[in-house]
Amino acid sequence: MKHNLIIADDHKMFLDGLLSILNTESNYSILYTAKHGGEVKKYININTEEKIDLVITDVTMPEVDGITLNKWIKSTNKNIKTLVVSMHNTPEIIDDLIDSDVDGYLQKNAKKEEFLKAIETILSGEKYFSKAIKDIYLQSKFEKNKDKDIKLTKREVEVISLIAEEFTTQEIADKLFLSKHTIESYRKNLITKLNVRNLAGLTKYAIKKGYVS
Amino acid sequence: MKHNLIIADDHKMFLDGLLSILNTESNYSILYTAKHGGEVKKYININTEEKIDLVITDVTMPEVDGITLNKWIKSTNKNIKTLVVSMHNTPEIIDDLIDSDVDGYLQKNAKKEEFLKAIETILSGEKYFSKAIKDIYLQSKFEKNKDKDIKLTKREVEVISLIAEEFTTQEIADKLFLSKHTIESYRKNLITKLNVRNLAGLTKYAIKKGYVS
DNA sequence: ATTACCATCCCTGAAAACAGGGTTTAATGG
DNA sequence: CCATTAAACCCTGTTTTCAGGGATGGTAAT
Repeated sequence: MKHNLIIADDHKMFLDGLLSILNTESNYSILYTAKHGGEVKKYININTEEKIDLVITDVTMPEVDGITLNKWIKSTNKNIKTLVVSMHNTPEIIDDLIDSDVDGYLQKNAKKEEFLKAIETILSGEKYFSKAIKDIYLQSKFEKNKDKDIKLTKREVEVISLIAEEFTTQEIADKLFLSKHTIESYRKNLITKLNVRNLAGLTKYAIKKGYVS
Repeated sequence: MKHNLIIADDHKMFLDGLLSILNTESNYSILYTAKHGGEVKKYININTEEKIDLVITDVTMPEVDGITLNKWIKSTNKNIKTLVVSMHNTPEIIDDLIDSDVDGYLQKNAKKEEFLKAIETILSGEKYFSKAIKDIYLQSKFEKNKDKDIKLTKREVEVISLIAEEFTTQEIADKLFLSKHTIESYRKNLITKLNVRNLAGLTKYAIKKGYVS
């Protein structure tokens, strides 16, 4: 029994590579290839003849990206499986996709064998995530858990950012129209909250969180 | 006049994508495709019949990588052009390749058109680097120039590392068997030398230089 | 309505950072 | 070899940070 696939990617080269892999397998037929998510939506809407089994899609595409496309598919046609393939894999993207019930996620530099394995696994009803993706995901979850109960208020973020940008207490007080005592309190609270010893620790935290470059 | 190409990449999919692009162009013939640099070297050594015009290669490959391959080609067969295609582009790799006289460098997510343009440009005798690659390269050069005459002594590195690791002056003095006044002098000198305002600036510098995590 | 949290402000005393000097020794370049 | 420079070291006095309290009003959730 042949499975019907749709592929969406704005890079001709990747598309061709994928097609050549899939064409060596006789049990897949490619119904449609699209350059962005909008084309896929249109195709799915128009198509009433064929049963669509799987949509393979890139993340970054013009007009309608892969994340949006996945959300749309999962909210309108729950029986269509989705496999997302991407070059840049941030924990945020992975998180977002898992939340919107994607069926699989692979890196674009995956080998032929892994592609076929992922597709088979997904079509059999299971999820498939490559090891690298799982690692990125778990790593970020783990990091978040480590300091998950540390939440800084808007003001605190403001102050720690300015501290890390090398402003003195007095300068920060002037900037924010507060007394220098207030800023000192914030610094003190931040040092306690973040479990660091001094300004160096605060600076490192601020950098890690991206509050400063 | 047809040009003879060799392509090296351990990812079947990328290889297929590239082949499909090049096959639509009638003026290129693919002499050989390899899974790593070693195969290319062997082929070039054995081949005496055909003139090889261009080797397109990935950077990360098993056994012999693209950087090594490029160096070998440029030192043994100067008339063969090289185009490097990679996913991960660090300034170091780009630097290294430019030093060993690579003819072009593209990111793997480049579009079909850019691939063809790069190949044409290189075969016509010019170099081709994609905008993104040029940006990465220039950016790193610029950053290096900004603080190229700032050289820290071994002792200074030692001290700034410990400062950034949140040790107090007294603790650092104890660790290094010095008076705390000495450490204060170092801090002072470092602040002047590195053109920063305080401990936060020192910490940022230390992180940028990788003296601490 | 009460709890909880946030933002703001203030004080004191000790510790650390900082500014602005200094000396001695080692190395480097005419 | 001598002059210059840089590294490594130390001191004093002032300013800032830090630890440890405490206080007030506002707002959001229960």
